[in-house]
Amino acid sequence: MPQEQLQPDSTVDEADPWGGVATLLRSKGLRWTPQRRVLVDVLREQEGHVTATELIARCRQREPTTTPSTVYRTLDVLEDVGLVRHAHTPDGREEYHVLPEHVHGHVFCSDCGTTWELRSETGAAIVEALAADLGFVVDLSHVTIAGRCRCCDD
Amino acid sequence: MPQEQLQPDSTVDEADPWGGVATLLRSKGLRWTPQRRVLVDVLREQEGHVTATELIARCRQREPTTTPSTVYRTLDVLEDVGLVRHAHTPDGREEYHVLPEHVHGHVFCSDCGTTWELRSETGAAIVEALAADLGFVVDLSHVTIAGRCRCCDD
DNA sequence: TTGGTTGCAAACACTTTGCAGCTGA
DNA sequence: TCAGCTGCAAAGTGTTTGCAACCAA
Repeated sequence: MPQEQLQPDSTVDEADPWGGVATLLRSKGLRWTPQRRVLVDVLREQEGHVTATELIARCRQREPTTTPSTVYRTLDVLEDVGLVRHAHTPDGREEYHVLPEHVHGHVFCSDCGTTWELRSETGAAIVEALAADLGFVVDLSHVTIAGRCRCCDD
Repeated sequence: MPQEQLQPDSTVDEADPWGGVATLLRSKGLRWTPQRRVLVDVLREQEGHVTATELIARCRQREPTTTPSTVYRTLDVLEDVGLVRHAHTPDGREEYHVLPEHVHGHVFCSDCGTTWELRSETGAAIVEALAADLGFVVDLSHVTIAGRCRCCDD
């Protein structure tokens, strides 16, 4: 992807998008609180996809007083400012993934439960197929496809 | 509706798969009850994809005494015998579709909420792309892709 | 008769919301 | 100070389960 420009204040630094969250939030009149720090710390070392429930659990590990509602609300905020995105797992849970700059889809093995990322060429193939079929503009970040992975299919 | 009949015992007639449900169930030691008939009647004129919640509503239209638990349980049974399959909508609901003989995926417009069926060539393209990428065997019946349809994308 | 089914109500898991009090800027 | 934020508790989804009564075969 083309490098997008560098930020005066309210943009995300691609190198370490989490580095400036505090500033980013503040620049929008939002607050930087201990609870948000916990969640961001968890997300920062996550770098993949997680369900909201998992995030709550991990936050609670670090900070047992963590409340679900706060996590959900903070995730909303982070999604608003573009730091995470949510999709849905095949079993209907909310799944968040970070660094939406490289938007990607997922595949989910219904046998072992592992989630894999779609390579971008594969994603592109899907996007194209759908554009051709129905003139449909795919939101790749919401794509999760179920099936059986190589290991489980033997 | 056409009179039911036919089939040796535990096979589905592809022409009218619903014709022999009663017999099919009985041949497996299961029962054919008024409640199941209601649901099957609803499904029979459905011929597409519906959420469990919608099915419950439609059953209740015909038969106000319909209970959610019965519908869910009957759907389970019908899935066991191969007459319906379930997938998940992008917003996490259970979605059932009938006639799994022609397995297909879905696309969902996150703007207008409409669900469309994937043409089989499109489905095939996706299956192939994933096989090539990750050696993944896609379960097309569980594929639901979100995006914006032609109408909403203008 | 008898085991599959039903309806009800209660339990579920996950998410959202209202509100009074707290707190970062 | 004072909006934004938090924690709690309660409500809300949609789905599942336990159980006694029921009824199709």
